[in-house]
Formats: sequence, structure tokens, C-alpha cells
Amino acid sequence: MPSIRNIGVQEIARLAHVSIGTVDRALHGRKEISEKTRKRILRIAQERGYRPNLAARALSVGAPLIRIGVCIPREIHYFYDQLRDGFLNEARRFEQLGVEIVYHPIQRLGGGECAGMKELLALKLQVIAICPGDPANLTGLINQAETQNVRVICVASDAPQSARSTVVCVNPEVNGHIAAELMAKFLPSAPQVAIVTGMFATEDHRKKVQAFSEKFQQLAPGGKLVGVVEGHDDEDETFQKVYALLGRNKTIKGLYVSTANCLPVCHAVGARGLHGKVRLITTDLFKEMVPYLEKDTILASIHQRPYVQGQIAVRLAVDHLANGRPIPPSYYLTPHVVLRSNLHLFREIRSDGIL
Amino acid sequence: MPSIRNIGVQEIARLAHVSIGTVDRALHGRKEISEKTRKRILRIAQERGYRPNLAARALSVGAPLIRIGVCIPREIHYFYDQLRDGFLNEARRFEQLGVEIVYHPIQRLGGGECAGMKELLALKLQVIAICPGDPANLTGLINQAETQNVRVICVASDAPQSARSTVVCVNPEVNGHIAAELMAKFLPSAPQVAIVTGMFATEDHRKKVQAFSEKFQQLAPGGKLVGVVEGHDDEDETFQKVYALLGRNKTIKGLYVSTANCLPVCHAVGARGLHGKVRLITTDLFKEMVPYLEKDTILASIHQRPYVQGQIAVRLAVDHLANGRPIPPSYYLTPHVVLRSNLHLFREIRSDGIL
DNA sequence: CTGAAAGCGCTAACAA
DNA sequence: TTGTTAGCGCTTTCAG
Repeated sequence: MPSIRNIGVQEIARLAHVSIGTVDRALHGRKEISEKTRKRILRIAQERGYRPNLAARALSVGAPLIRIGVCIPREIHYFYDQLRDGFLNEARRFEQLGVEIVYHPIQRLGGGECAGMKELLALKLQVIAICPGDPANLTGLINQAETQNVRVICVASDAPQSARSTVVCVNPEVNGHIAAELMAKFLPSAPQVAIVTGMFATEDHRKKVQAFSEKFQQLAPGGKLVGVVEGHDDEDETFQKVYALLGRNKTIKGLYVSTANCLPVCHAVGARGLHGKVRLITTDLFKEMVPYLEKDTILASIHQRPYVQGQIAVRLAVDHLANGRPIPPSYYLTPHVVLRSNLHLFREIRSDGIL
Repeated sequence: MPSIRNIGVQEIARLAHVSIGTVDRALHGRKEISEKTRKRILRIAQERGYRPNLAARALSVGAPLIRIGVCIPREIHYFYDQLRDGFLNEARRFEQLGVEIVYHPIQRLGGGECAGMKELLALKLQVIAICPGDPANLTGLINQAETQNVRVICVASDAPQSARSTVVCVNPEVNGHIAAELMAKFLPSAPQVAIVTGMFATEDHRKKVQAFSEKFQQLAPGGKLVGVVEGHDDEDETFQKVYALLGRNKTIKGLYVSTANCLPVCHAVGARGLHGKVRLITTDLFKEMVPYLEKDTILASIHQRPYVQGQIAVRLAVDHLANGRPIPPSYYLTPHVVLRSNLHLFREIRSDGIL
């Protein structure tokens, strides 16, 4: 334990026999200072465990010190509105410490994210949070940002090949595994099941499919995965394909819908008169799902907690920039399992704004 | 929108034709000021949407402004250590804004909570967080605290008859309902099940039992609740009683363990050679449960997230005291459903300290 | 009852 | 390259 009470610039200046101006220069790596005095000052600060007083800093500077650019899609609203609110509400808590969100939405996942990123890059922010829709294309810009000492936080989806500081998301493999486990436990033994996904090209979707399929084999001996439907997150296409599948194969007992696009699947089940016969494990949560959860067409939904993802991204940024804590290389959060009996506790379903 | 930029005491003083000293007196309800000038100043502050600059306040005062007393049990460690860490870690984020935790543990739930509360009361804190083990006895002290303008936050358990500002917990009824839903969905139709609880005298335990029993009737037609074991959270007693029950009744397929005391239940199941025959829904999470989750003796556990409860209590306090937001009358959080496939994501199981 | 002024720890502008 | 100083918005003390 270096010292009991916290030391300040004043004290450091005294110990180093320099003025506080010089201490400030040393601490902030400014150039107008000789290398040896900087060393000396830094060593003293280190030894005495100097931690800057953020309140004083914020007060002195006046302008926001930690500016977080947020480049996330607008659509699908029910998901990204929550994500945005997580960012905004959490940042407000640290407003007085100089934390500010620069919200820079794009229309949809992958739609103009490079342009958005470039604009944010020009703003000289400390942190950029982004949902990579097309990681391959974005990687160059992410690396450029990190080179310019801008921390990049991927949210909800990842750009694993890039130099991003961290990612905040639900691991898609975990999603697939949970779905498989629930399916294996909920359905009678040796069931036939199928998957409804968006498109194989999307890494997130592909991983969920694969993880589900592996885990399901393992947990449901005798069970069988009899089809994977690629709905391209299009309502009509999804409905048609699922409707056709259920017509061809009367023995299917379960469907894992690995994207948010579960409504057309519910409709197809209904159109075949299979409510109560074919059960769904879905992804995420929005109001329109409630009736299907209540009548057990949807047995459970795996909720990726976008609001909390936004919150956590802000916290990682603030913890790092304000309190000097390291950013963990990834932050995989536990999804919630939504059931009939806990449904009413989720912010998506509630009218009050409570977390 | 009252004004674009935030106004300060200086500006209010100018507008009211008084000095900033007087503004300060008005804003803080100090006595050395005439009623009419106070009114005038307050009106102006109101009109212009004055919000104090917390950084400046913290800087000026120096000492912690928001002191939160935390009177929670030490045992059972696996639960209350998490709760404590939630308080401590979250408070550290707001340290520079003058938030401080006064940690004042008691040995076990209900063991000396009145004395602990009294000691905290003497410290002139702004907030006291407490786990009521014996609400009837504590209510007087809680009311006294609130009268003295100390906000009382109940955590993990409630004192519903008191004037406490709020409670942060998992609603025991929700716990019971989720357990019932999982039991009904996981087990083959019309199963016989039993409950293992602590003691009926504890409100939390009683409510879980009742909620489970009602919901189970409703969701598992033909199923039957064939016993309720009161284990008094004693390992031997619980083992003996469950062992006896499983001997008497060979048809039991499921057990809902509504307290953290699930290990003796697992042992009893093992001793009867019923692994894989009798399935458990348990409560909370600690390392020793892992093998039973992995071999599916425990199908799922309902995790009350003590760490997050501590976090949220701090946030409610800070949001209220620092940012003037109202405290919601209750904050019921969603428990996590722990399964084999998400097990490794929980802080109780991980070695790194990440949330 | 009210006003004036010092000072919290830090940054930034200017002087040397 | 270094030192000096004003001032961020607020609380607090001391004078009036």
C-alpha cells in the first residue's frame, strides 16, 4: 500500500521540486518538457500511487473528456432502440464526469457502417462503439482507429479479425447451445427438429446453427435435425419456407428460430393448425411475441439483452478511460431465458421505463 | 425545454440580485435566510432547470457526500460475498463523485441486524441498505431511519410493512413460478413432485412454496405435489428427510429446492441410486453444484444474481441522491436460468473477476 | 439575514 | 523548457 491519502499534482510538484505546470506536462505526455524531468515526475507519481481527481479535471476542462461515438443501426428498432437506450442512460450517469455519447445511427446492419465509422473517426473521439454488419470491410477502419489511439468496442456483433479493443455480445455458440439444451429437455425423447435462420453468410447465424446442431446431437440421442431454413430475415420467404417444410414433414416437433424473425414462423405453425404440436425456441423479445409465449407455441426465447449490452459498453469505456482499468478482450454476457413466468419482468414488455 | 445551457449558482445569484452565498442557503434549505428570498431563488432555479454540478460539489466538499451503509450477512458466503462485491465495485465507479460504502456486516441473516442498523443510524448516512431477516423486529428502526431522512433500501429480502424507500430482490413468487414452469416443461406429463424448503416461518420460503404449488397445478394437469420438506437449512436434517421421502414414495420425478441448500438433496438422490430418475430445480449457484448440473441431476437453477442486486442498490441510491431521480417503490430483477450450457458464464463459476 | 472571498485539484494560457 | 496564475462551480467561513 503506497500511501494512505491520495496525493495530488501539488504534492508531486513539491516532491519533484518543479511547478504544477510541469507536473501536468509530464502526466499528459506533452512535448514541452525534458525527458529526464518527465521520468522523475512519472516515477514519483507512480511510487505514491497518484490517481487524478476526475471531478477536478472535469470541472477544469469544462468540455466532455470522454466522448463515445456510437454507430449502430436504427432497424430492427425493437433491438437497436434498446441498445441505444442502454448507451444513453448509462452515459448520463457519468455526464458530470465528462462522459458524452455521440449517437450516429445508420439505417440497418451493414448499411453504411464504413461511412459512419469514417465520420466518427474525424471527430477525435476517445471511443467508438460499432455493430459490424460486414466485418471484412470494416476491419481496415477499425485498425486505423486503434492506431490513432481510439478504442473500438464492437457491440452485438464482432469483427474478430480486427484490432478492436473488445467485443460486448452474447456468444452465438452459447445461444445455439442453450437452444439445443432447452429443445432436448423440453421435447419428448428423440424428437425431430429444424432450424430457421437468416442467412448462412452471416457469421453470427452460421455459428448459432452449427452450435445448435452439435449440441443437439449430443443431448438428444435419437433426435434428429431434419432441416435448416434460410429465411433471409424476410417475412414472406420465411413463412413460405416454413409452411412448406411443415407440410412435407409431419413429424417435426421443434423449431429453433435463431434470428429475431419468429413471427412468420409462428404464423406458419398456426396456418398448419400445429399450435401445441410444434414448439419454438426463439431469439430475443418484443411485444408481438407475447401471445405465442402465453400459449406455449414459443416455449422459451433466448434474450440477448441489448439494453445491458449498451450499458456494459459504456462501463468498460469509463472504467478504462477514467479509472485506468484494462479493457477485457471480450465480454460475453449471459442471455436471459424468457419464459411465460418471467415475461413481465423484461423492459421490452413493461410500460414503466425501469431497467 | 427551459434553457439550452446549464445554469449555475452564479447565474442564479445574478438573476435574483443576491449573492451566491444566499443562493446556496436557499438551495440547501438552510435556516439563515428569509422565506421570501428563498422562494424567489427556488423559483428561478426551477424555471431555468438548475442542476447542480456534482463534480464541483464533490471537489468543494472534499469528504464523501453520499455515504451508503451496508448491513448484510457474512454467511452464507457464496451468496453474500457476491452481494457485497456488487456494492463495493459499483460504488467505486462513483468514488470521485463522493460516493462511499460503509460496510457493516453481521454474521448471519437475522443475527444482530437491529444492532447493526442502530450503529449505522448513528453515523448520519444518506442511505442504509439492509437484508431484513426478521422484518417484524426491524420495521420500527427502518421507519425511524426514514423519518430522519435516511433512505432505506432492502436488499435480497424485504420488510414490506415498513416505510423502506424500496426493495431490490427477486420476487419469491416469480421464483416459484419459474420453477413450476420449468418442472412442468422438463418432466414427462403428469409427474409427481415435491418441494424442499427452509422453513415456513420465513416469508420468502413460504411464498416460493405457495407460488410453485399454484403454478404447478395450473401448468401440469395430472401432475401432483406430493410433499413439502422443511429442512431448516440444516444439511443433516435435509438429507435425512429427503432420503426418507424418496424411500416412501418411489414415483417422485422432480424436486424443487427453493433455498440454496441443495447439496444434501443431491446426496440423498445419489444415496437412493436415483441420479437420472429424480430431477432437481434448484436455487442460486455455487461451485459445488457444477457436477450435478453437468450430469443433469440438477436440470436448472434459478439464480438470484446477488452481485447485480448490490450493483442496482448503489445505482438507485446514486441516481436519486446525485441526479434527483425518484426511487422506484420496488425493483424486482429477473433471475437467471442456469443450465449446463450457460454455466461457465457466471461469475460464481469463473476464475477471472469479470462481471 | 446577507455578501464577500477563499479554496477544493486540475488545466490552460501566458510569462519568463 | 519551466513557472505562474486564473478559473471551472460549488461550499464554507467570516464580516457585515
